[in-house]
Amino acid sequence: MANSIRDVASRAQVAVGTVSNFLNRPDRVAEATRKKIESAIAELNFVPNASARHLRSGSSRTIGLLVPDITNPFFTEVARGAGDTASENDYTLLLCNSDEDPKKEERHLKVLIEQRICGLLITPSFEGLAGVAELNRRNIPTTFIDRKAESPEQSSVSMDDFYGGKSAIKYLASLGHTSIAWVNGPLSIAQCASREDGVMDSAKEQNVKINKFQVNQMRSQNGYEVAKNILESTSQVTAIFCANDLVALGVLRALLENGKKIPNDYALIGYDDIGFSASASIPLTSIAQPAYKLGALAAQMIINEVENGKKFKHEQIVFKPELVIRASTQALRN
Amino acid sequence: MANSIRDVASRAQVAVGTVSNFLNRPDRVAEATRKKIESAIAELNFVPNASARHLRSGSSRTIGLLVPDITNPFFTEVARGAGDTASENDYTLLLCNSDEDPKKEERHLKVLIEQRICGLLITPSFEGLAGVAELNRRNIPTTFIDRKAESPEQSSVSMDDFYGGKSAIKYLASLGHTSIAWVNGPLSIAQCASREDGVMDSAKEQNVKINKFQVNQMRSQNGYEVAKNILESTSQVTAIFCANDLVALGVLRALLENGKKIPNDYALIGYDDIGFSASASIPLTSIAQPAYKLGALAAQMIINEVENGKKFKHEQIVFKPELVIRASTQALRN
DNA sequence: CTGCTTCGTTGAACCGATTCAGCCAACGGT
DNA sequence: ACCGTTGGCTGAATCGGTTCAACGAAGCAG
Repeated sequence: MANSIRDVASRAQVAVGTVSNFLNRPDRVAEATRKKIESAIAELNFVPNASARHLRSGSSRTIGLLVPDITNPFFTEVARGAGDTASENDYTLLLCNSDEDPKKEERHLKVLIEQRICGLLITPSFEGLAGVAELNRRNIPTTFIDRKAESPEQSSVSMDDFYGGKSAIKYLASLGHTSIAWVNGPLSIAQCASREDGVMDSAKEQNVKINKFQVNQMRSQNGYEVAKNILESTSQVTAIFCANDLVALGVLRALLENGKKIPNDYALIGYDDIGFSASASIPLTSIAQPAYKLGALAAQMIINEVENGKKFKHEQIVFKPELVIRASTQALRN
Repeated sequence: MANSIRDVASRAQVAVGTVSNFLNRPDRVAEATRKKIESAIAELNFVPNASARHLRSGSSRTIGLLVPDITNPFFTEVARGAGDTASENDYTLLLCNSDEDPKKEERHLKVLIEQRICGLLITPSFEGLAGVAELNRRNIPTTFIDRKAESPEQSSVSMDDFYGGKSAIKYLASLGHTSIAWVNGPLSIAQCASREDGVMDSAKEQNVKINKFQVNQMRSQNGYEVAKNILESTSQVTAIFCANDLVALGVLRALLENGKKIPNDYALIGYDDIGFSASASIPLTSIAQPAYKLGALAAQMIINEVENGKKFKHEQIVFKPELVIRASTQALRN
């Protein structure tokens, strides 16, 4: 049932080396021989064994992708992008989800090392990951996604979060809003910190007042809960900017339940522009991040690095996010 | 850098076979020897090579999961369930997304065969998949997810779609609705067909009138578009049942844009109970499917089959979906 | 003291590919 | 006729684990 290259060779009356050449460098095989091998493969239903190939050749053509939350549509899109690019280049993508749990993350990293992945794509969810250091020690190329690499020795594909935070506030200010609630996630997440810097920077420029709120996890339920605080807060904000769409959707639900009108009573902006935001009952204005492109590009970069070895030069690519205006925001009316 | 079992053996002053035993059957190794090997492994930073292991042992401890749409939160949950169970049992999950594209599906199947996966979990999106037949020919255990296996020779973990369709209509009838719009996907999808059977069966029982509508893809945008037809239709329906939550969310958006009140003007029910439904601006009543559990159980079943070989008996497990009542439905008032 | 287990260990063979030095024709140039 | 090149092919060695027959030592019964 499981045929080997030797079965093919004997059936086609050629040497095993020739079959291997046919598989990997068909141009070195004469036309007649090629045909014999082709039909032998077809008759035997032969499919090469990836393990054997990897073992001998040393390179696994497998790249790992480790995301913190597969449930978040943003990462789903990243995975699609990386997966498609990997497929197109005949690489296999091994997708791992850590559920924001450091233990699971470490475990996945260990499995990835066992699999001898030739490259890793990762969106680290915490600082100082022991596992990533381990990868480094083993010289496994690593590219950060949605997080800028600190050292010029590492590649990354990330977003300009400072700019994103800034442009949301700038836009709200242009609509006449002067008192804005800013709902952020943990500052330990690099993206959140940068967005906050952008928010505060723009607030100063535009002479706008910011009211900070905080959620522990960036999920819908947390947004729903924090909305109460916003409603009860003494300062009368007229706009709300959330650090991610899931949180914004939670806030939206809470506001509507309290009889508020969006965008009349509150302008609302999210971040990420996940698919559900466009089709939310009040389509959400958001800061769009090209998640698919992020994944696709990161995969392409790691493949380049794997194939070009030392002469590859590391890059830190930073995209500018884009404001997408929908129904959840409008000019302030007095 | 890449240390082998032989390096460990020489460092620990034992034979390679002993190191292998330590790795796989530690109980057969004496305490003193165990310690020597342990420290040798730690000093050398040794991690076994999965390819070599698979090659020799013949079994890959890798199971493939092929889903039609990684973008759908339902499948994301299935993947989480399967992934967690695989991890717990020291298996590796190889997640592939076909994007409902038969070509991608075939390509992924080929890669999975190259990887010599020991088992496959799949939600087929079309009939008569050539690739799956190929898997069968190679005796690779296959378990269907969310789709009942036809033959008793195959395992499946699926949902009772007939019951699901039926219970939605029954519930709406109990609220007093007598004219209901039913928005279904393509009947070529087995799940859609069964749900429709349930709908029609219950309609007869409850003496309710069903107005059929159809979408080509079960995505939000399609629901949004079909809603216009519902609004323009001459028959005055008071409730709408959609074949999945994404479609229902699209319908919801369209209705609200047209000034309709939910649930006052229309009761609305979805299917799947994805996370976004609970936090939609009008939380959606839905037919809940335990996606995580589906994935976890399917993984467990395939692992059992792999480990117990011939004496394993195939099962077709069918869960009953559950009605989850939220704000999008209420009793009809005249 | 002998024979029989049991326990722990050994190391060569093997899994199925790739690699590479080496071989044989065929061909062209002189 | 001879030599150098080139294109195509060969097959043994190899990658890093697992497997398994065989072996020595220790323990125990008679």
